[in-house]
Amino acid sequence: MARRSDRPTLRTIAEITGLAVTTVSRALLDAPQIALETRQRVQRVAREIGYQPDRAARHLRTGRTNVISFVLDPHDELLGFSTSMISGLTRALRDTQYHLVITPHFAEAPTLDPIEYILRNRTADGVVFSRTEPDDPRVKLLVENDFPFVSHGRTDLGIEHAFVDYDNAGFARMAVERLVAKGRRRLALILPPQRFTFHRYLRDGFLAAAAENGVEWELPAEINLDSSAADLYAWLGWRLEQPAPPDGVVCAGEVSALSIMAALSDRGLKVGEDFDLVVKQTSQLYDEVRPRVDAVYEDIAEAGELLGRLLVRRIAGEPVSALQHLQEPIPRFADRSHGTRAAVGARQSA
Amino acid sequence: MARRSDRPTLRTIAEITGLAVTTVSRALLDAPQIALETRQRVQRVAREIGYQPDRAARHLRTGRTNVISFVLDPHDELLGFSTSMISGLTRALRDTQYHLVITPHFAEAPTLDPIEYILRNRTADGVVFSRTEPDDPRVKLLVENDFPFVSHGRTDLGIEHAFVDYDNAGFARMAVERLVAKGRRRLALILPPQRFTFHRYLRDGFLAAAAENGVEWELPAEINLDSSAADLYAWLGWRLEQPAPPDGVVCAGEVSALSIMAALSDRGLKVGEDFDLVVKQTSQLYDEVRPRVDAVYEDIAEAGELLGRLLVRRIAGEPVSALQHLQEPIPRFADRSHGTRAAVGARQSA
DNA sequence: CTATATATTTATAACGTTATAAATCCGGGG
DNA sequence: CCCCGGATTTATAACGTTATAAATATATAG
Repeated sequence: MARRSDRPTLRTIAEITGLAVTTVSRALLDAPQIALETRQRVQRVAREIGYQPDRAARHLRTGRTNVISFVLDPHDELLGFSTSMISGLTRALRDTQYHLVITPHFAEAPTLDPIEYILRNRTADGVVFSRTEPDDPRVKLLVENDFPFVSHGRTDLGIEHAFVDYDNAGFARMAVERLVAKGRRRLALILPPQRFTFHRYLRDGFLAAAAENGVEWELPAEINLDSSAADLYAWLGWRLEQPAPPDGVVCAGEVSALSIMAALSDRGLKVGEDFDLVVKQTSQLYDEVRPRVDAVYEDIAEAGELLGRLLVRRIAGEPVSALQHLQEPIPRFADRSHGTRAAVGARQSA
Repeated sequence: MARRSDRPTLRTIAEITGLAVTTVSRALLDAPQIALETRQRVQRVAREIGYQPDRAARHLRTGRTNVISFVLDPHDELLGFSTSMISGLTRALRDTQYHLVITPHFAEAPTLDPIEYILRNRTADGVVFSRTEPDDPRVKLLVENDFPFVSHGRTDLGIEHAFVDYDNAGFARMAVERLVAKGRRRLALILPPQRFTFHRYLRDGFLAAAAENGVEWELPAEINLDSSAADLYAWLGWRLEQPAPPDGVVCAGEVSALSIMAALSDRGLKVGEDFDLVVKQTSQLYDEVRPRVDAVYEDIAEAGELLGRLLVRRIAGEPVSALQHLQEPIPRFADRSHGTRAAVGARQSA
């Protein structure tokens, strides 16, 4: 069926209407130089025969791909981080001319490769990526090439660029205050690897809140959010046998927090009685985890949607200063009832 | 930088070598009519100046997109199902000419829309999709259009087509035998919605094994794997108050199983003592869940990789009868030690 | 009714690639 | 020295689109 030959093109419409191909093209683009009556007639015919412009031909002619690329980091794999992101991006792009293409990479750390590939082959009109670093080389390269992008996370480069970020300092502060309110007196913070920007925001928020509240704290150097489950498990076991062990943990990763809970459970310690935990929640998972755990929500799908919307506006030429958004932490503390999925604000930046 | 004008094209190479554009094109395609010496020279120059063929121009000329599309179902969101799939697909395609493009949809049930879109706009050379139904209209449409695809899941259509599926009947049998070995005598199976093909395989495997082992069983009609956490939680609570409640559950969904565990925990019932559960595990999550739960592993990333490889071979013209693969269930029972991530067979079909 | 401005339509060319058919080169037989 | 055939290279056209410039139709002023 539907062989190449019977797909309608501009030429098909031109033959039907008796107009020139050029006229048809401009009529479909709603060019004001074409008579209104002609435009309407052409558009009607196009609709009737199911005409769809050929993306490849358009790209070849205009240099625009109408594609937005999301650089997928394999570390985002577990728990649907990137799926939520993709779902948000898709929502943002569904009523635009843009397609979403996933460009994955496989390196341990973020790498320039996928960005270089996109720049060299011009496979997209704009890029979104995550796991941003303070001195991120991807940001530098893209800015140098004047290529539109929005990063998930901020940088320290002194270059202004479009971003969507989560208020990790606010999250850390909120978490500390919650633990203090529960009577915890020595708090540990499990950080992401140091190279990521959100390491610093988490740490600063945590340290400031700990100081304000006059509690002891520690920043374990042996482990981080990318550590293996076994390492996290072993660390807490070891730490609980040392002098002055923590009685509360702030953990910005769902899966890491499960390892913490497993270690507590295997030693007979009870969350909510002997120990407390505040986790950064990015899925609905923790609604079902027992014992219940205090959580603060980060809406990844919303982040994806914002990233998509801001990128479209960036491509359209808006200045980057108008394209920066910080997401608010949303507390979901465990004293709320089962199944409460509080209205997760659909805050707007537009 | 790198403006349109300074991207090398065939013309650039033609100017450098003094050959005609046509000759350069054929030399890069290694056509035997071009002198070996010429081919090598052209290929060397191409490498030196970093020539990359323009995908849009190729597509326009040849009709081939060099794109494979994965139809993303929003129901696969949680727990990285689709991310694992994407990661496997990417691995399969990374050394081929194909790009991976995600085509998402938002309907409740699988829908024809994304497939129709791909067929109409010829945005891909082949398609992969999941959540296959016994009478799947997508399979029909694609076969009618003679368009290459591989489904994740089988059909009952009597049309032979390429697929990758998981042996859900084997999973159910394995799960029942495990529960019986633990002394359970009344088993419940939580099924996916009836419209999916794997509903039947799970049910048949479960019923056969239950009959062979002479245990009682039930197939709750009120809930399924797509039910909300609250509904699953409420169902088990209700069921435990009725006469002859189940003492073992087989659950083919990780998140659903968490709701089951939450309901047990909230009533003081202990997994491993009063009750047992076998879950189908598709992530590393259950390694960290406490109490430990018996699991049988399904390797989604491997499924993605197989889907990609089979689709490439399908596009190349191999008959569908050679492009069918059934994945084996891999037991991961809870008596193994913490952190054991048993060698997950990298079985091959090729 | 002509000249001129304005509205509308059209021809031409080009984006980068490759299929087809035609042209050129070269060595050897007559 | 000419011609033939195989090896090698090249010109031409086309895929579907749109920017540019040119052409035509229509309206308005004089």
